[in-house]
Amino acid sequence: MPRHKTSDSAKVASQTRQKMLDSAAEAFARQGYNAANINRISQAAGFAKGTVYNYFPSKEALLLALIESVATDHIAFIATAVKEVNTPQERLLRFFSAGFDYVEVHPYPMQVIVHTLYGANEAHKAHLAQVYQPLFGVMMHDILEPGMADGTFRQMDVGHTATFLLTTYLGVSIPQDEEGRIFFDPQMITSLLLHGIEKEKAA
Amino acid sequence: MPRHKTSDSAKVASQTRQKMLDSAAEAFARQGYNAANINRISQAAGFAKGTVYNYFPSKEALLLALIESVATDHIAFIATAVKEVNTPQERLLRFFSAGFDYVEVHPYPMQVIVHTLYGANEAHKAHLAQVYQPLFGVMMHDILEPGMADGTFRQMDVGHTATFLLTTYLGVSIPQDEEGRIFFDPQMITSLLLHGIEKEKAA
Amino acid sequence: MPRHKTSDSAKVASQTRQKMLDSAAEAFARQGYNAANINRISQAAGFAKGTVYNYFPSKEALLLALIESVATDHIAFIATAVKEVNTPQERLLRFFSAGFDYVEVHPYPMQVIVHTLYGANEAHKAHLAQVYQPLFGVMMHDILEPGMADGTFRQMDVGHTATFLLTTYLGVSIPQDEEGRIFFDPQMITSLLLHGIEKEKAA
Amino acid sequence: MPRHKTSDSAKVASQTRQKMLDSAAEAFARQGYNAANINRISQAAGFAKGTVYNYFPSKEALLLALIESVATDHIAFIATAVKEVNTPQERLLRFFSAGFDYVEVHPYPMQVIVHTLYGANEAHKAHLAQVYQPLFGVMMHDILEPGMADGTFRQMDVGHTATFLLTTYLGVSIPQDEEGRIFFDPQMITSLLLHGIEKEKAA
DNA sequence: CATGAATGAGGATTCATTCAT
DNA sequence: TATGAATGAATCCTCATTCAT
Repeated sequence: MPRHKTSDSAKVASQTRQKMLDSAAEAFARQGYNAANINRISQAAGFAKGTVYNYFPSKEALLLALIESVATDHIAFIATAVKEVNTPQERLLRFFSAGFDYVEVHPYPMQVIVHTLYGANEAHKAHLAQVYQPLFGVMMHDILEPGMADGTFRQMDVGHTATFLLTTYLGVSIPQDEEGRIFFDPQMITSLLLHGIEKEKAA
Repeated sequence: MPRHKTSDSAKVASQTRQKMLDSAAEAFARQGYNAANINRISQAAGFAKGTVYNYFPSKEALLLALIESVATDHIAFIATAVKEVNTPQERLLRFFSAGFDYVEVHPYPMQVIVHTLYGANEAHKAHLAQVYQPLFGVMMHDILEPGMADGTFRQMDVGHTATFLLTTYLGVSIPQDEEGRIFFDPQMITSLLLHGIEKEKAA
Repeated sequence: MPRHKTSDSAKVASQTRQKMLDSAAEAFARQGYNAANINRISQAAGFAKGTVYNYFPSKEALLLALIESVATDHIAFIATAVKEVNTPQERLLRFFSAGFDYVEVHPYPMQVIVHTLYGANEAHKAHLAQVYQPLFGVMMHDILEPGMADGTFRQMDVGHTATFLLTTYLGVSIPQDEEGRIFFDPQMITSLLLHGIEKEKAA
Repeated sequence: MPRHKTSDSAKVASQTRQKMLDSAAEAFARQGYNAANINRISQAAGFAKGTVYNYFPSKEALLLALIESVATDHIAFIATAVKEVNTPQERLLRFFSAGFDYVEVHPYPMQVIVHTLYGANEAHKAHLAQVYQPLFGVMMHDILEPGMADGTFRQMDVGHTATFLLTTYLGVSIPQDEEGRIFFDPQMITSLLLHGIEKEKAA
């Protein structure tokens, strides 16, 4: 069907690119960026070793594209879930429970995010920080600020607190059992973060 | 006097070994384990390329020895500080403030610890978990259990909570400014963890 | 009218082929044969990567075709100019002045010729020698032999002298300023070659 | 003999470096810079493929070091020969005869020089021009200027003429038979350049 | 113990070429 | 005829490791 040629080849190219990203996510997650082999990534995606270079100009560009792709999807998923509920506490719980869900469904991409965030490469970290900026916005403007405005939360430095909570989210997402289930329970984490660990005085 | 000679050379060897560890810490911290160059580590320590192999059988052994050395020092420093005070809350604060102090004084070794903990290499992570086991003991037995026993803390799963708190400690230790100062304040973190972010209800 | 269609498409094909040759000349001149990229040549000519293969079976065939095309044009230009004058000295001057003009008007093709002549590839050099054979004929039969016959030139080995003069022509054509103008003046070169550098003894 | 250790290893290193340069000269001469394989160069020198990198940081650095090494030797050889005689004509003859001798004794290095001079890489050419600058000095200050001062040579632009003569030297050095003998005779070339090709008028 | 020359496996990248559309 | 996705050989370079001195 020649009249479909253009859209077909565009679709094929897009699928190939996605396969490369998926393959890269698994390799970078399992072996780390440096130890992963870009030729094997291409072959694991079902292509010859050079094909990855038809889509990404370098190994580093592949990583950065992966990070960007993951961030977009990840942030949209959490933001959507958060906005389905209205109170700040519910939203915080949603943030963690949707966040944990995302990690469990997409373990490889998220491991890459964590390796990058806590790794040594400053350029990679800078890119990560840039593409994840909107998630800070969700935490600050959709959760913390409304909670402080309606008196649900204490008065806190919004930026620091958001950073702390996102750091905590990623930190607690990492420890997983063999099936990829997260060690922590979002309810427990949310409860800890909402109430602290101190016993309430004379409630 | 051969026995002085012996102890002298032992001392020299020990100093050489320590220089190698220090140099390795900086290199692994700045560039990551894979990207770091073992020949340059040896030269940065003031020795020729091959000398590192007189002290460590392989690059990996050098990393594991570094991790072990750091863990021993790090744990002792925090444990000593924690035991200088008595109430669980004070001890938790001490844990974070001493812990932050340690990170600020030893940024390179701590970056190596974080890279390893959040990195892809399972063998390295297993070794890290093993040598850091005593720090879990401090958190569980010297802080959480006494706090739950005397009614200061809520009843919680000690293992999960300890893991969460240690994870949080490491997570918040990473973001540093250019001078190596930690972004978070131990008081703020401790307060958040003790009281949560929720406003106290009608105390 | 199918026969118009045919001739139209033949013209288009011929234009496409020439565009490829022009693009190849620039690329080979600027980067050398090995470093030049055949896909980029095709794209610089205004076509997609693969199109060059509809006109030339290989990168090497493209180079050889370019050399042949340049030689034909180059030799015709010089031969025509030479034959417009009659004395051997005038013809030698014409050879150099027309030769220099050609180099200035076609800098890329001529750089490819020089790269090939002084390069390492024996097959390319053999092809170059073959297609440039007629230019030796011009120098030998239209300039040197008449000059020796009429007593204008000394008696010399015609083949060696022709080789020397052609070598000199190409050698002095190469040093160019940024605008592509040749460093040497054809009058000066011709004068040097005619009279030598020695002061005439008591004329 | 341990007391010779240092000087021995220095000598070995220097020999290895020279072997690499010799091997590189042959490879670059036979195949050209781009087509030559640096791993094979190392192996042809009698070492494993990586050893070349213990002496030269890159393929390009190897080429530049080779050019520099050749230039130093080449210039010294010609300058010494030139200064053994005194008249400008004898010196010019010496320049060409010694120059041709050098090319015949060192064909590979000289082919590399010619490939570089007439090749496409501007950085390589710039380096070549720099390290060959002293040879211009020999031609200008030891041959042409004395010859013009004592009336042996015509008054000419020294720089242009020196460039022309050096260009001619290199140009005529290239055509060689199978045994590496130069096609031209230095006497003939010198005679041509001294007297030109025109018959002396009424000598 | 210290040295540093030598090794060679491993990996990122380029690019001429093929071919289905 | 034009296209451009796919291929895989080829090559530069890095670096952990060995070992003779």
